[in-house]
Amino acid sequence: MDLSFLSQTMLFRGISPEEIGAMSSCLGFRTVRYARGSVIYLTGRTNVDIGLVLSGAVQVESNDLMGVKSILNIVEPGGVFAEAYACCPDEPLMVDVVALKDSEILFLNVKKVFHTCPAPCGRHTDMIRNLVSVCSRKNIRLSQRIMDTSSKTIRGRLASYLTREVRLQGKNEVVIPFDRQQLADYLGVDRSALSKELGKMKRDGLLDYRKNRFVVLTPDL
Amino acid sequence: MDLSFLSQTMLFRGISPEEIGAMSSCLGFRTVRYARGSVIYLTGRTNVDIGLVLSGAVQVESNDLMGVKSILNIVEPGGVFAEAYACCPDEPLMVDVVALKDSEILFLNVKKVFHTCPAPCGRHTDMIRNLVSVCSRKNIRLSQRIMDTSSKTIRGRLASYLTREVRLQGKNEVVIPFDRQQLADYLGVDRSALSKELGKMKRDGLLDYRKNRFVVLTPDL
DNA sequence: CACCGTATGTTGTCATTACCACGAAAGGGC
DNA sequence: GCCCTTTCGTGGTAATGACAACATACGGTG
Repeated sequence: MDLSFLSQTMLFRGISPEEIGAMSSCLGFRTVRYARGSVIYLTGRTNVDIGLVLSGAVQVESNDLMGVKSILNIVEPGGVFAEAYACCPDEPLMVDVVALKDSEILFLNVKKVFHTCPAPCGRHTDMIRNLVSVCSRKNIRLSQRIMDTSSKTIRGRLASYLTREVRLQGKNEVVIPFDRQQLADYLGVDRSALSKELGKMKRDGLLDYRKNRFVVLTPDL
Repeated sequence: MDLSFLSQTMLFRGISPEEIGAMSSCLGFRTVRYARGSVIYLTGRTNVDIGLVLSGAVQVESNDLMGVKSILNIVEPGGVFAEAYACCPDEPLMVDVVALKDSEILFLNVKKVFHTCPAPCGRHTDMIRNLVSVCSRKNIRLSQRIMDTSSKTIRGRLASYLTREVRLQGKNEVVIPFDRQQLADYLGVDRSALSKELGKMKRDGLLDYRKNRFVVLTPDL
């Protein structure tokens, strides 16, 4: 296990590789490999462990009864998933987690993280603090997505999303981490309808774009 | 200050009133009264404190550039708000918080919560643990709302929301905490369109309802 | 009871968008 | 270069829901 990689993740931030090594036994580290496409967690499961992506990538998705899929999150190496459910043992998992690529996952038992044991592994409190950070950040992301999809028009949703990106990146020109289909999924609209609306907005002189590089021409769309 | 009330809140769960009293100085308790309608936090603020509603009620809302408001959360006594932003000092507040009624708010500085000091006030770790619980639960709520609004039809959104409520409450008959307007806001649809669709679903024999009491007649709508 | 305000259901019109199908453009890999 | 796959834009059609305006029902108050 690459402890120096771990110590650079959000969850272990501020904890040295040596300290992580010392904690590994009392945290009950468990590493599992998953082939691309295989299911890591299935809706309905309870008592899940926190998952930390060591390599590969996983996707958190909600699969409707009618088979309609909506992607809630894609987690890359260093990121964690299912931490909220792991912390709320009474809430059954409402999402599926699948491996997007061949992946290696480190599982951590929350109870063991919470149970601060005396002496040598004295960094539990730091981990819990880090857990708060991770949860909070995810919280803000989720709120942002809700705001970005609260408008009833595609244009409004784009405006909400793009203006924030402009403010965040501090330039009129922003590079977004989505292709069209992913952007459409994120905003909860149809891809072709999105393309159409983008074309209109370009014609209206509101913005310009090429691929995933956007230039916002009016401050507030 | 009513310490026994505090000790029943999620944030102070497991901490006795006496212990809370002992911590109050090192946590930097700060109580502020707000008149109904007054603004507690405004978009853009940074370095906010966690807010805990002692009495009254507050509303967390996102105010669009075009003046479109969307309600993200209503917090009742015992509940907390802005905890995610408080834990992510670098993220500027993207929402407004206003008092729905005359309210009394207890503010807690996150840095002081995080800074575990030695000896007498030894319950910091418990508070941080509680903070994780609170964040996690809010996290799950937000995810659920995203899933409930991911369908493109009103019927699909209702199905998503109601089937979960049925599963949670364990009966076909569920009482929801919303009136029609609030349900429409939650699902991100127009109220009259919602009424229309509910009528259709009743005619289709999928469900029955009176006011905020719903009976789901088919397992999966 | 008459009055008021609020909550809810109904109707009809129109804008928006989902959906389907297609073609153009843009990468890889050989 | 050529094929193959993926991504992206366009056009047309039908469905859906937003919006406005009104009707009805309910609860409280004088």
